Amino acid sequence: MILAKEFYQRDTNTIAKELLGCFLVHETPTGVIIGKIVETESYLTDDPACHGYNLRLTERTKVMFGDPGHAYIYFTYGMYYMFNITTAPIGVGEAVLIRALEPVEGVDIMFERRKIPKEKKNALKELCSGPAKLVLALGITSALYGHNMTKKPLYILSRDHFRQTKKQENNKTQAFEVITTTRIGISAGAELPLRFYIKDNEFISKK
DNA sequence: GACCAGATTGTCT
DNA sequence: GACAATCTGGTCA
Repeated sequence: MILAKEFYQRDTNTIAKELLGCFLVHETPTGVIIGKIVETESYLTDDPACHGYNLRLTERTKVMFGDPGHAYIYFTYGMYYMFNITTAPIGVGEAVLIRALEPVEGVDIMFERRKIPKEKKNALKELCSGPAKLVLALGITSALYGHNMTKKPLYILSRDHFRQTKKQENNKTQAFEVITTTRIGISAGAELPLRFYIKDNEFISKK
């Protein structure tokens, strides 16, 4: 089932942790693409690395201060987009950054979008092992800025969504340990333990 | 495997 | 005018 609005109306760190193992779905004209979330980061309102820090309300950050459960997509380094989901009540600028996915469905489309030859060693692991990569692989663009994450074409399915349809082997991947550590690629607030990922998962961006 | 520079543009000071 | 929640491809070992 699609995660409801209520899911996002809670503590940001709780949401970041519970998003691990859930499925990010993008229904595109060329096909449905699904990836399991294996790595996230929290960005809090009292955190200097957060764009919503110190009530910095601008054209770019305004969705962060709006309703929770919406897509906050923004551009950085001159060529990459990052995909976040807003959390916290109206007026509080917090979000969860999706850092890595494990490809589940629409893998062919991902390869095409990322322009990686399938024969390449570890090609599957490279598809979504980083925030900029997964945005490319899923075909997410700035057009989805502010999109409501409880609605099509972009939404998130609960952890148990595939439990009944897939085989027993999935049981192995359902139980997992969450590792908490420091974030990546930032200078301010770099020491805060706000990054979460699934232990021993091969698809995270970095060990 | 580890380290480093380059790409390239929106956003804020 | 400086910087950025990154990735890739290069070098050197």
